[in-house]
Amino acid sequence: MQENTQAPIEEKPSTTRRKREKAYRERTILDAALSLFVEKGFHQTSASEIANAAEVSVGTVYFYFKNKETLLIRLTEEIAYELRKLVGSEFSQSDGSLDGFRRAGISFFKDFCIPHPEKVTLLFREAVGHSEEVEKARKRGFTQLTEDVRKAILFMAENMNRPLTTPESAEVLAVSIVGIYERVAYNYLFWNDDKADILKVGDDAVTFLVAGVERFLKP
Amino acid sequence: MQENTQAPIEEKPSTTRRKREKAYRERTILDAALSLFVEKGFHQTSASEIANAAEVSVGTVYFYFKNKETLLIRLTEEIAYELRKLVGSEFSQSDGSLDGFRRAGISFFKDFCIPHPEKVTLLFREAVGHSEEVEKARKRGFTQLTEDVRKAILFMAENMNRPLTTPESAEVLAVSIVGIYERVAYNYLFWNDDKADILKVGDDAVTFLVAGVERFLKP
Amino acid sequence: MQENTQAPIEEKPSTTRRKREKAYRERTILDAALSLFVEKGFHQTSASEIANAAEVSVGTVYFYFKNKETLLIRLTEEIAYELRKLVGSEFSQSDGSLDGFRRAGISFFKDFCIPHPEKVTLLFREAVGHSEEVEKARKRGFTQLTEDVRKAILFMAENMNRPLTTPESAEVLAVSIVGIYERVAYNYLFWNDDKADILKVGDDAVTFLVAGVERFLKP
Amino acid sequence: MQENTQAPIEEKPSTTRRKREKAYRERTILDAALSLFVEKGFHQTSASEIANAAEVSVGTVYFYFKNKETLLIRLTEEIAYELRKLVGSEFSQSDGSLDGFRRAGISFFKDFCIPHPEKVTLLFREAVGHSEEVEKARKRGFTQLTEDVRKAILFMAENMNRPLTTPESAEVLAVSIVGIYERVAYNYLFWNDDKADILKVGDDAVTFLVAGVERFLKP
DNA sequence: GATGAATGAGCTTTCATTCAT
DNA sequence: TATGAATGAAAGCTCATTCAT
Repeated sequence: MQENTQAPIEEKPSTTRRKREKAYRERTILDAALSLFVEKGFHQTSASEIANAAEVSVGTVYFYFKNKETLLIRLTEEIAYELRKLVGSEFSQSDGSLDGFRRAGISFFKDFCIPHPEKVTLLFREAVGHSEEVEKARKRGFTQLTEDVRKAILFMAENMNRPLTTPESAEVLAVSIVGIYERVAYNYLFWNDDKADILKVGDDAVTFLVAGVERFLKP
Repeated sequence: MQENTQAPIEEKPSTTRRKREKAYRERTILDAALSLFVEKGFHQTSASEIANAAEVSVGTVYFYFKNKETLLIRLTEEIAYELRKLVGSEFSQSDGSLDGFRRAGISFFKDFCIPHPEKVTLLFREAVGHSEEVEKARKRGFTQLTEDVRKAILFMAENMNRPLTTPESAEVLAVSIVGIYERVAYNYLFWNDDKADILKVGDDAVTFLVAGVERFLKP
Repeated sequence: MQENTQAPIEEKPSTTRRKREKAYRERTILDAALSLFVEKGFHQTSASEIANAAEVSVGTVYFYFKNKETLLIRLTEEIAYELRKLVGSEFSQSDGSLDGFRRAGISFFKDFCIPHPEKVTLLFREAVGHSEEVEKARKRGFTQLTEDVRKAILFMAENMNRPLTTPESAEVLAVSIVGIYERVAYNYLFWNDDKADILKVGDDAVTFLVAGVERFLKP
Repeated sequence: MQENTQAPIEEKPSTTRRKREKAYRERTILDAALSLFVEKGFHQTSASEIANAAEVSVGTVYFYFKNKETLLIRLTEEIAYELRKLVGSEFSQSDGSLDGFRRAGISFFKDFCIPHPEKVTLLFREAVGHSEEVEKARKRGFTQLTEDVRKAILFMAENMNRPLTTPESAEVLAVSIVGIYERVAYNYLFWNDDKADILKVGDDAVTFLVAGVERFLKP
């Protein structure tokens, strides 16, 4: 009688294992795809290359992902999400001052660009302009990130008791800030070998943008 | 008597006409390619579609351009050059004040983005991440543009007698500024239908960046 | 009990069947290619014609063979090998006399040219002068064949106790003999419809070359 | 009155010049084609490459020759003719002895292969198996050459008063001899770098074939 | 779930040939 | 005669995707 009342929500252990394995396969394939897309470019990477790199068959790749585009979309979404989480957590730890703002910026370079250059490459280069669907995912990611930044500006303004001169400008500032991060990363990560100074450079960029933001705060 | 001794170097008229026609064909093909690349994407555009749009045969496309990639490179170079020329001429007309700086920025939105959205699309979206060669052309274009901006900052600083606190920072500022322009254009041109306010938005972006630059000038 | 410990290395039956089928497909494609190359010429045969003739898709042709050239190389190698095997086995059955030499020659016409004219065509006509790689394969085949003949000459000389007057001449003799076979076959197989007398003609050719060889044997 | 009675058969000087120039152009184009066909292969050589090498326009090439194939045919015919002339003249200078036979063979190597390897390449490699028409030209050339050799054998036999045991065999002998020359040249000219010894080798080949022929002469 | 052989549409590119000038 | 821009058919080849096993 009570046998099956115990854990009606719990899955059978084998199901759990299956899910775990499934997730693991998916991960392996995504990782292989990320590496290859970044290394050779999306169009130059064939499905069977991904399969090889992931040590599965082509069929398996298509069992887990509808098509190649889906892989790119998934990666784009994942990475955009990761970036938001990082920046967001930095903000949430901040005290709502301009200084918290600084820290979030620095963190982008230190904790995202430096350890995960391949993710930067995918988001800022490989996912650009490939198809409607990919662009949609990219837009979503950037829009949300921008929105986060916008809210952070407003929160900070309120917290400092220095309201924005024109509150509707918060969005442009956010967009600009994202633009700065994007291009600075691109320039100093891909186009300059001198990767050492990205932190120094990032610091200047942050100083620059903080000053820009301040310009929009009432005294 | 001496009339016809004047210009012995001149080509035969027919040669001149040929050259003109050749240049015209090239232009037609480039324009067709630009339209299609922007509308459907580089990879989704086939050589024969370009030929059709330009009202020539496929063979002719390949007679004028080594391959499809070359078309993209040529377009990238042309547009990057145009952009530099525009921004440069704006600067050169300026008085070396922060205000001149403003005007150049505004001009980017008013005289480039609004009248030539397709060029913006190509430079900021379609030319991204397609191949080594295309990327090289894009890098060259951006690097030169950044360099122009950097010099403009230094010139302005000197002219205003307010040297940069850290002169080597001029480059990061330039990179950041280019990043702002890029993303603001992208956001409000492609991702927002509300194209009306790009000027208002551009104005805010310029205000933002000018304040950022000022932060680096000695008082 | 121990019955199934015996053959743990054996493959699954399905794997065996797959391999068999794969080999069969390859064969079908090679055969189709041979027919077409001989009938229309290598350059006049398109990949899709081969596919049609083999009743597979173009993709399948390229799944089995890297490119069209590879097909020609494979055929060249196969046929050259077959020819060597035939001539070789004839020699090995011989008693090391001039007569054994005769028999090998006759066999070339009777057991190779007559039943497989298409193979002769490929080796002597279609595989000539198409590309570096094909030429390499052809050279390899001819060189080995020539080498076989050279050794046969030396073996026979030793066996008959009539050493060569100039042992280093064995190579030229071998080359000459191969040349005779080649051109006689070509002439009377392709250029003369009168295929009936190729055996009579072959007989004369063999008589001719045996006399030539004898000239180089010490009395 | 008498003006035009003078030289009714003679052409106008300008016409003569024209013909000379025309022949010269043709020559230039043929030479360019020969070089390229031999160097890169017939199919790998484009009409415009030939035009470039000949320093004329593509149109001019097509003005002088119906198509690319015609060039190959013309070259094949020319070279085959040249070869016949050389061998023929050697025979005609001979005294109708086996020794004259020897000299003709040696001459092939010394006066044809060594100074004109590119002609050997064209005749024995590039003109093989390209199209019905080219093959016809090649067949014609070889048939005539073979016929020359056949006649030479018969002439010699008669002259030496040692008739052929089987007169109809003269043809096979001729074919065989041509085969020897062909393959020996091919082997030692294209497949062996050691070009120095082609004369030594040629000498052996001639000894070989002379012995072969002798076998068919009544004592 | 996993495999990998098979498909075939579709792409880029070449090049022999023509023809207006 | 000579030119070379223009043509467009045709070829080789790739690769995302499917599906029988």
